[in-house]
Amino acid sequence: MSIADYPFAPLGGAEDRAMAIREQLREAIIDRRLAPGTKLGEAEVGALFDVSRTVVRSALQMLSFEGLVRSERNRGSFVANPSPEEARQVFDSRRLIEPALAAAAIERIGPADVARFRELLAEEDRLMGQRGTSVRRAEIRASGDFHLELARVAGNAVLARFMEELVARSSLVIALYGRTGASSCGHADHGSILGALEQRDAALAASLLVHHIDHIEADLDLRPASGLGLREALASE
Amino acid sequence: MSIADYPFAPLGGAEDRAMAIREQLREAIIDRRLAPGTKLGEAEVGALFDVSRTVVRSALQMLSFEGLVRSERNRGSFVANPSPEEARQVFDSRRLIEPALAAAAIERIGPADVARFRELLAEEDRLMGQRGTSVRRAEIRASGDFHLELARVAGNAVLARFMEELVARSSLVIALYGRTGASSCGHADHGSILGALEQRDAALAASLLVHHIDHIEADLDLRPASGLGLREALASE
DNA sequence: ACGGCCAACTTTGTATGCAATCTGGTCGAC
DNA sequence: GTCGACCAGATTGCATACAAAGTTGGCCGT
Repeated sequence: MSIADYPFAPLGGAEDRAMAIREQLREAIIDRRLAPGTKLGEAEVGALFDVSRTVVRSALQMLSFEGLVRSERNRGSFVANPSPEEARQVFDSRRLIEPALAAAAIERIGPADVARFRELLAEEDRLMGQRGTSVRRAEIRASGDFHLELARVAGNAVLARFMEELVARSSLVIALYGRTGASSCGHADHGSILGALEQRDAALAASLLVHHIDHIEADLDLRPASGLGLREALASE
Repeated sequence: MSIADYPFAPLGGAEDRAMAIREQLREAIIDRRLAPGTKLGEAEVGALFDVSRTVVRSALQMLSFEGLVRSERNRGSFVANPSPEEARQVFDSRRLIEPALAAAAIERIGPADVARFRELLAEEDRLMGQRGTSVRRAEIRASGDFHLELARVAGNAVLARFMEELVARSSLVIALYGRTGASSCGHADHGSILGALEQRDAALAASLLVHHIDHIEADLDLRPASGLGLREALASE
């Protein structure tokens, strides 16, 4: 897969171009349009978006900080290729943070928030009814959005930013190690989690969230990957 | 206070200059040599380190991602000026993450780790015996190092990176809102926390950590700051 | 005298050029 | 025939030049 396959919008108003490119690349990565290991050459990306390498470097640096891109000095940037160990750490972190977010969200959730959650669920439902790879991508993103909304409602901007990173990296991990396309298996979970939030049952919400994350992780094949160096080498081009 | 006051080392080997500058600025900020609100002009910083603005921009962008620097488009970068609300969120996040780190660390801690912890404690002791502002700075950093070591021992690189950010931002918050110089008040806490880790008592370690963080936060004056805009204006130059 | 406007200066945003480093291939020696 | 060194191409790292936005101070009009 080449980044040239990505049909990007013309960057309309483009307030901050580096940020816009970061967003585009980010979505491409978590939507799995850009495979892990894909090289992101500064010149190539710059040509695609019609900006100089300066701007591209800025965007790539941001993505590198988020863990979505791995940069090697004098070699270039590549879509990250998280190891099974990294994957475990990401999910461990989520199991730690998300129940706390739920507890905080329960203190603050209002009707408007519930409505937004329901919109997200409806979108997930709509996508689940369809078939096709692009639909599947949108579905994965919508699933992540549910967790991001949870972080937003919880009202802790610091944790929300962490969650943004964790959700993005989760998508990458699922792309790499997902056994089935069953990332959607957790959809029903989202509904029950929202229910727990509405009932202000923090313990239940926390329990459901942990199980939800367990489910997602259980669908992964995190075995050390036989020829690790080899596999990585093969995957990187 | 001007950044020109900072006596930086000549950047010896300088593998990655942007990273080196980031590190220098970072230490200057958490050591409170750079006051919150201080403007970090690209040209000025570049002249100090004898590099082009390109490199400085890269360093500032990293710091901006860490929350230590606030960048405004077409206006410049400033040492961050966290609001009381942000401060609370930082400490809330630490209260969430650190007990979990302690639990994980207990599973992995070994003699070498204990030795390292003891070194850090000894360093804190040594610094606490002295007087002077530069000593106080070193002491604050040493105190942070204890928590970073905890994150390292816990073995979760994702959470360790989060903690690095949280500790750094905590230093900034203490600089802004600290009532006494009593950030050291928690020193004894570190000793007992290490004791709990050695005894493999996760519940005790978690409890001690939470109280420790409570202590630090309790020493802050997080009232909304009377003339907010004015204060900010005064602090920014 | 006060308020708004304009112009010069300052600072940041972006593009481009050059040097350094790495990659891959080819040629030569053993 | 294989291994090693060297060379050409490509790519990144950094510096500089130019463009755009913002800020400051003074000037003019009311």
